[in-house]
Amino acid sequence: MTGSRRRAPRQAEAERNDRALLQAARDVLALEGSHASVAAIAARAGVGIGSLYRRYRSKEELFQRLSLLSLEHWNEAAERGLAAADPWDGLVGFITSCVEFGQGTLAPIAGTIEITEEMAARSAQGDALLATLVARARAAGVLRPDVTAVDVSLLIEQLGGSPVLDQLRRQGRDDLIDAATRARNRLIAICLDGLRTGGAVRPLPGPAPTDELFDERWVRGPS
Amino acid sequence: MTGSRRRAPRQAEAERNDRALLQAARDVLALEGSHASVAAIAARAGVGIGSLYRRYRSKEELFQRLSLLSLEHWNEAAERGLAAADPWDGLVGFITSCVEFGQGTLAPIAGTIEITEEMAARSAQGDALLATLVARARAAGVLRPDVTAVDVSLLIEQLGGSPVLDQLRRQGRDDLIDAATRARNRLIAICLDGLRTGGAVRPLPGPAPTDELFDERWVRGPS
DNA sequence: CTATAACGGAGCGATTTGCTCCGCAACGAT
DNA sequence: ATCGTTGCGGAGCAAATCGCTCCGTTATAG
Repeated sequence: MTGSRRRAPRQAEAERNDRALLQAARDVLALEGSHASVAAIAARAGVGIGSLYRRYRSKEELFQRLSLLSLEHWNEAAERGLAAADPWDGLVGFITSCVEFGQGTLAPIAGTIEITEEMAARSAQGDALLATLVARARAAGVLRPDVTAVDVSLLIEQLGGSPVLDQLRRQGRDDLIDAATRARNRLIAICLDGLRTGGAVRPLPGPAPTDELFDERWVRGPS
Repeated sequence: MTGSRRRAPRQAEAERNDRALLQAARDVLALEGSHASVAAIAARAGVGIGSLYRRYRSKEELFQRLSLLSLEHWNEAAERGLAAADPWDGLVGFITSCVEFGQGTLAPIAGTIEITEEMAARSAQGDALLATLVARARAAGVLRPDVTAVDVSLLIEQLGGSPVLDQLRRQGRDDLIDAATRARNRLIAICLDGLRTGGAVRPLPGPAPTDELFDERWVRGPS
């Protein structure tokens, strides 16, 4: 009591669990949408419900944390993009980083959680960073002049989710996830080519997606 | 009894209700995702639950009908595209028609309903039509040669949903829906430019989206 | 070994779900 | 008007699911 406190016996495990919980929450949100349950999140993290509620006082607090981390990732990606020597590479790096991080998976909980002051601050910061990034690319003449920061923001949100990937995961078709990921990267490349001036088209990455993927869409193909 | 049957007294109302139910189901699915309830669908259609269950034996049957209609729309759009004189215009018309019809809103129920034989047949038919459409555009030299039918199919699915629009509707910000719709049309235009050969970039449609929209994303901007 | 921080998950009350059932209303024929 | 028919709406049911609390158990630093 006077000075020497004990160390937490299982502190390392607690930190690992926290990271697992955050990732599991992202996964389950992408998988089940807005009605992702705390039970599902805890189960996917390989953690008891009790552990979740020791770390976060409520489901909302967990989602707030998730949102904040997402905003911070946005800002870090934007700063990396600004640090890049080439304006176009910087913009592309930012967009792909945000899309791959899965900003879009948070869309279903958008209106359901209260916005903290810290989140609002980070959000404003991110808006400013993106504006700078876009302005720099446009000034360099590599971004088509009629594309605005808002366009880019909406593009990221649109590409952030992946209905095909989500459905494959839901169905447990883990064997096709790599192929679907590569296929989505091609879509991103198409959009990026659409953003360039003069249409300096780069070849799409990787091999064309196979019909295998074709047959696993929301309506399965013929028998 | 022998020959003259009565006419159904309220048959016209029944047909109107059926159309309302189908549209309401699409809306609610976009709005609430996979856990859209029959009660919500009936309420949005301005119809009692009983009427829904007289028309469809179960929730699944309603969703099956919805999927079938969506497949039929796909096929009709593809046929219109093939009927167009210009291969590029035909492809663009098909893609925009499918995206605007909101094929993507059915993604959440993808794995949850059983696929009927009729659905599978229509799906196969749609696959063939799309392949023809893509082949024609590529042969005409207007579609970049590394883009496949699968790419186009995935692109439609990716653009089919609209996280921004859905959230605005959820929050009742009807005043911003027009602006958001126009903004999404710009995204579609960007993707289409990315699909063209040689990058014959067309100016983006309409005025650039305002910051108003910017502030209403999943995390609201600063106060 | 002991003390203690973190663990897992059974179980609670509240809510929501898909669906049935039945009294009522609106129409065409008489 | 009257009657027969058909579709209407929504109260209500059993079952499932939800967020969350509580407490006996387990693992580790000292």
